[in-house]
Amino acid sequence: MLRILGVIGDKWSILVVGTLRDRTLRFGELHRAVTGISQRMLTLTLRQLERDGLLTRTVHASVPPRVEYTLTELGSTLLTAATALGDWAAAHRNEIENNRRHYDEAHPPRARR
Amino acid sequence: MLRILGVIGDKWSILVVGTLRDRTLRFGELHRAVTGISQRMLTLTLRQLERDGLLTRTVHASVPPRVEYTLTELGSTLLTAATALGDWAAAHRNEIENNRRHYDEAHPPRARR
DNA sequence: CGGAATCCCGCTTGATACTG
DNA sequence: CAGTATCAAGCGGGATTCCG
Repeated sequence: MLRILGVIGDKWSILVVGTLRDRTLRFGELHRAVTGISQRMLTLTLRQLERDGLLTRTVHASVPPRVEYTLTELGSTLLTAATALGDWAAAHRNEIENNRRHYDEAHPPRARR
Repeated sequence: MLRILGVIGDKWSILVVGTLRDRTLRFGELHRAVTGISQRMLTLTLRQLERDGLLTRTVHASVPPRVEYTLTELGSTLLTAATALGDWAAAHRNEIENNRRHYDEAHPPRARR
């Protein structure tokens, strides 16, 4: 079970899958769309997702090379399930941030003695 | 958003929350219930969850000390959302493992040259 | 353009020992 | 029992370079 949920344990995976929600994208487009991801991590993430069958990788033999990534049916179903968590996060964002503030006020960092 | 989803990005968090689904547990009980977690990580995880308001920490002044952890209402709602993902993982577990096998067969590890 | 390979630093985590 | 403190190690991941 953990091996499966590892799919989403990696934060980049959900972001990449989410970015491909309703359109096929090239490597470079994904790189620009998913802000903050390095080329290395994008490559590794895409390999994982392809291996799991969540997306397909299509190479068009041309110059310059053109590689497109498209969400599979399976990938779409994951997105549906993950959306529940995304909605939860959005709905409780303020509440959680308030909780953190209160906690931090009540539990100040240990002072130097 | 990422700061919020970080709640579940840490694999121990979901396991701990899930373990507290329907019962209050003491530190030691959690330690035994969540197999593989170190004392250190359990402590850190519990602090995070408490800070976010997903569970409450109750100290009973007695000898020996007795500290109980209980899921909050907020924690329960997270569990509900997370369950959607858990169900997805369970439902597609075989499919994904098949995909991985096929991928690994088609993409053997690079041989030494 | 889309990667693969290498180097390497830092953060996370485990192991261990100590304490209220 | 339920932690905290400390240290060392492993590896995740960024930066860089090179290739088809």
